[in-house]
Amino acid sequence: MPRRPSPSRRRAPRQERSQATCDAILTATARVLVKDGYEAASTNRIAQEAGVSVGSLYQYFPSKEGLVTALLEQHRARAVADFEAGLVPLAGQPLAVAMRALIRQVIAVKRENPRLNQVLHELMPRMRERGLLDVYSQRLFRVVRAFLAPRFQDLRPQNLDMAVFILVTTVEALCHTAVTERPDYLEDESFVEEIATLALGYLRPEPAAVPVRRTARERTVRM
Amino acid sequence: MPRRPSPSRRRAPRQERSQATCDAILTATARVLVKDGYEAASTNRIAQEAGVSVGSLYQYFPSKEGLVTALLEQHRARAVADFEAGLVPLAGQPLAVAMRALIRQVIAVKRENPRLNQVLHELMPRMRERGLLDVYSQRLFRVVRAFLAPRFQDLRPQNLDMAVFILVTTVEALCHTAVTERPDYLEDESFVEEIATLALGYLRPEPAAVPVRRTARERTVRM
Amino acid sequence: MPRRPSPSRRRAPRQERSQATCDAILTATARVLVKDGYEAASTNRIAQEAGVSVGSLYQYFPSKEGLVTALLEQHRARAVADFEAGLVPLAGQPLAVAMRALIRQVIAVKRENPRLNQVLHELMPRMRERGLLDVYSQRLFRVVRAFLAPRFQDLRPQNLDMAVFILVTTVEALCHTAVTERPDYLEDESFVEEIATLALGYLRPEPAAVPVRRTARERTVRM
Amino acid sequence: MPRRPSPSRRRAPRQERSQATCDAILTATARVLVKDGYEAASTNRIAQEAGVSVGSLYQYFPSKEGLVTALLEQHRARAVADFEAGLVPLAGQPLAVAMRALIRQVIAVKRENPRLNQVLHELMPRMRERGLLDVYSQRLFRVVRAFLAPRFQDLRPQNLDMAVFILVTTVEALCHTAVTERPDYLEDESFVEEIATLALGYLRPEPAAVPVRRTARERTVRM
DNA sequence: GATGAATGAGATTTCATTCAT
DNA sequence: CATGAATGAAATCTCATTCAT
Repeated sequence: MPRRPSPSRRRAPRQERSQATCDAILTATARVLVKDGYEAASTNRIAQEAGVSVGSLYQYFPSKEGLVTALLEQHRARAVADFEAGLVPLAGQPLAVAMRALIRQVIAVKRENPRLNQVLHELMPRMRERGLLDVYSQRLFRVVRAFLAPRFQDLRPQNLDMAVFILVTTVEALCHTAVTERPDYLEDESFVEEIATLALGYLRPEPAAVPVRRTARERTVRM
Repeated sequence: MPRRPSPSRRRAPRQERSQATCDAILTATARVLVKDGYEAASTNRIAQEAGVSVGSLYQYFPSKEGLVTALLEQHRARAVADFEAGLVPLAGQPLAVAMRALIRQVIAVKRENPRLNQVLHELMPRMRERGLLDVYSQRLFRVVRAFLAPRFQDLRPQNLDMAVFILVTTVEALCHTAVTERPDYLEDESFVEEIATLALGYLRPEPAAVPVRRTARERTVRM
Repeated sequence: MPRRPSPSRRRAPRQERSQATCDAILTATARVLVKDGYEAASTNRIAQEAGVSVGSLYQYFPSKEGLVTALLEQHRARAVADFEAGLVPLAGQPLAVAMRALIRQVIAVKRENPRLNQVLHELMPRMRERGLLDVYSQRLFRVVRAFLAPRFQDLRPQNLDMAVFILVTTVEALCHTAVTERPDYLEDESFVEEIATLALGYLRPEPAAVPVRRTARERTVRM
Repeated sequence: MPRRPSPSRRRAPRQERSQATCDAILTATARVLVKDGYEAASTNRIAQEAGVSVGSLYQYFPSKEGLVTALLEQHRARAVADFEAGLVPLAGQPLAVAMRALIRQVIAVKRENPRLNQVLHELMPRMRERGLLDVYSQRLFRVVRAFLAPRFQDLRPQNLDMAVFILVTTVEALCHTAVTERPDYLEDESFVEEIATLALGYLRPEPAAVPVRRTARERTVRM
């Protein structure tokens, strides 16, 4: 089932050989991007790394930008799909359990190929300007929304959309920033715990924002 | 007091006129960056916009990257300084009050010149790779840490550094992402309230993830 | 009767199907040439337009240039043949009648597919450089020469070859240039009349260009 | 007095050095065009021939096409100016005298650098498509029109514009085609005479298309 | 110091042509 | 014969940077 043409694709590979070439180019792009970064990654270099000629590259991708967008799309698509898949078995779980599982999954994904994640993450705004690729962000948003919606009446926030925005943005940012700035946190189980606390505290019905003095006996911080 | 030379500066302007030229160039850089983006911003274009020759530009800045880094540093330096200044009158305030004030300030800064903030934000990783500019992140971190430290014994988190990392990252990400993706939230007072709830809920000693009775009949909200 | 191979042909199509393919390619070439111009017309594009693969194109034509030359030859061959055919019934006609008929025919041909005529016309010098295709110019020349020769003793010019050159060049240029620059003239019957006057005035025995008083009493025509 | 920017110019040279560079590039373009033709003439090759870098070329000309157009414009401007200058002393002359002088001048110009004339001539349609350069054709037209207008009442044609179109097109085509196909004619004084006869015969008041007796013996030349 | 003309390596992209399937 | 994926030389053009004036 060949993909249909898009701003990031030129010709859909029809034969096996083409598909292989196409894949090789995308893989090579990831490698070169990781090694050299976006600016320094030239299409000739990528083609060479893929073991094909530049001509072949331009047969399947309309431009350097298109090529990178295609990779980014592939990446995002997988990420979102994985996330969705990860959500399925959590449907019946308590929120606290599900939340921890999801955070662990996000961290796992980020750790898989941190450098590539990094580079692609930085590329996103550029691609977004071209008007591409928000599909995946939206889909992620919808998935989380669907997950939260049935439980929402029992939770504190009033505005479901805003709550989803806040949760998705927060968890994503924490995991992502940790990769770059505090890789040690990624190994630290308490990091997951803290993010979970943050998210669950935000959702739970008790008034959260009121600074309350502890009393002497009020020691129990159970989470 | 002329700045000392750095990887982002070539020579320190000694005379007033030089300082003016230097500023003109930085201002022009910001304008061009906003208008054309980083890639399309050429040094010739910037020099023209600043009303000086390329030669002059290279008298003060060693390279395009240095120029942009200088702008970024200036920007970050101001942002951190402003933040620090904003913190001073909040020293004695309850956390809930201070938190809301700080969130409002962060949003205010982001809204001032969203496009420039955006562009510079995207440039940060690139500059970070050159090993520059983490000074300001660190300083911001220390400032927040110093603000939180005295109250920390009364708060839930055990790891002060991690808590600071989480708070700074979260608030920054939410405000920043809102600029791009949900500018409507920036006008919405409840957005501030939600962020405050998120942050304060994270800090307060109460158990956060514990099922709470809602009614007498023990309607458990599973989280 | 298959054509023999030439610098513009690779192999002679033997079967009907081949002939059809060959024609389809030539037709497609004309279409693409008209639509995109010579530079922008790529062989892949032409093959696609013809509904065949590039490979097939190169089976019949040795190169892009060969392909275009073949089209040009076909075109010129037809034009000259048509012209020749048009001349036959004019054999016995008075020169003035024949001339007008011929001019009308030339205009008619040019108007048929002005854009294609235009493009091919511009391509001629390029092809001429490769030493091809003068055959048709020469043949046209001979045809006109043969038409004029029997009446030449009654006409003014002394040098038949030069007269033919002048007539052919003039009529061709006027009709061709009119297509591009003054298409309105093509609809204008007086345009035909003027060209006829030009040509016939050139041929007729009366001294035309002598700005000399003919007789003492003659009304001097200052030219 | 620097030229103002146009589709064929990028930056106006302000210093002497620039002007020299600019001229060198145009001269080199002519040389390379003559040697290699338009297609084969690469901008790198031209820059090299001019003894400057490609960068300099693109500082003054926005594209290969712009460069060639600039050369073409320069060439046409000179040709038209020369033609105009040549016309001045002919103002009071009888038409027949002026016509011969003008034809000789056109031929002289064409012979000067036949190959360059050839190449530029072939390039004209391409440039015309970009909407450039008809200024000179129009100016030539107006000049000839102005020359003919005062005498027009004594001449045969009714439509001055059409007459000018016909004369200009015819003379230009004959001279031009002769360069390529019959260079021997350019040396032949009778060729000038024939063109003059053609043109003057077209203009003179006598009915041209009427059968005229040649001798007393009544050998009617039917035209 | 200031100027801006000059540099030229190098990036992206095209397209005529080949040849394995 | 047909196909169309693959090739890769080469073309156009940009832009950070230098340096003579």
